[in-house]
Amino acid sequence: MGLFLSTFVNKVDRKGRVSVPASFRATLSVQPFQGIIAYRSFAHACIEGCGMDFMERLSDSAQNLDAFSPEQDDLSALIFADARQLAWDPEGRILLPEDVMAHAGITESCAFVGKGQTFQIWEPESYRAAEAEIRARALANRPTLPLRPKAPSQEPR
Amino acid sequence: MGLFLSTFVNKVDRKGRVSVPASFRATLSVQPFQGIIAYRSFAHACIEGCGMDFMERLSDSAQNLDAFSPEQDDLSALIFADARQLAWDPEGRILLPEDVMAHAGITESCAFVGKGQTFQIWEPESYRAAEAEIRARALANRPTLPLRPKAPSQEPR
DNA sequence: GTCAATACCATTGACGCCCATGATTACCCA
DNA sequence: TGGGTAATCATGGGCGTCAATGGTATTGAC
Repeated sequence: MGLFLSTFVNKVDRKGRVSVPASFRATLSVQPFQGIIAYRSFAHACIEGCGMDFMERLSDSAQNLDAFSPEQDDLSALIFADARQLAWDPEGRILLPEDVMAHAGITESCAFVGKGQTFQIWEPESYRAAEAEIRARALANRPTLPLRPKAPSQEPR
Repeated sequence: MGLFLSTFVNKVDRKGRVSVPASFRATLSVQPFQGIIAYRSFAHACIEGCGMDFMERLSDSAQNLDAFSPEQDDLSALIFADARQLAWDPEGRILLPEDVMAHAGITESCAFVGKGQTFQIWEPESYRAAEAEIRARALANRPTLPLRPKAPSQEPR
């Protein structure tokens, strides 16, 4: 189906293992690497997650920046240098590294939050708070999104 | 047929299951995912419903925003993070999650309200009230909709 | 040898699938 | 045109399966 949707809260066991939601695994199942890519968010206290395909798209996009520009440098450090490939075990669980859990404040459970093309991993309470804030903002200032026209069924010539 | 039209009130059984109206299922039948996508409206006490194709359009549209922009963040949280994929069973029923029912105040029955490309799910009494309000507004201030010219029917040569 | 990572197994609880029933609608044929 | 019949749809309940979770064993690295 291709999108990461919904939010799932799963438990982290004593070893630091956590089940990746089955629907997320299904989304990633088309990919060669059987696991997720995770890096620490530089905007929130959470972990960014995605598939390898999205990493490659990021890499392609980053090429639009100058090869040796400071922006490109920073982006690489923030994302590519920090990204870990977390393969899941036969039961669909990944092992969350220590520093990653610490960055998000995760202890005994975590929330997988779908963001469409990507997803995030939060400490459940932190996410609840962040979401409430966003909803409050949305009520005050209703967000809009200009819908792109439906993709034509026949390809352009 | 391709559009969600009319309003249907169906019962919610003890397990939280409810039949998706047959005509809505027919509209969605062309899609790969056999079910609906539902997320809590951030403007009304109701549930927004659509097909996976509409979600993908939203995702495409959101990509026009910057990958790391705050707007993209908020919108994703409100929609993608809250969207649930509700597959229907062989009888055409979906299982309404607890918090979703709570958000709309749904208990023993719910109204499927066609909105064209999408639809909404309401607690029947709440919808009756909301509809009355909308009609009252329309009387006071007649809405307009500039019609787009009919799309040419000839296929591309 | 110790520790950590990973594979293997076992449990349970939610959810999906199956069958049955009733009611309404659409259809067919006299 | 009316009656009868078949099909579709909404609804209710029982049961099996799979995902999530916890624990144990095995393997490999330092």
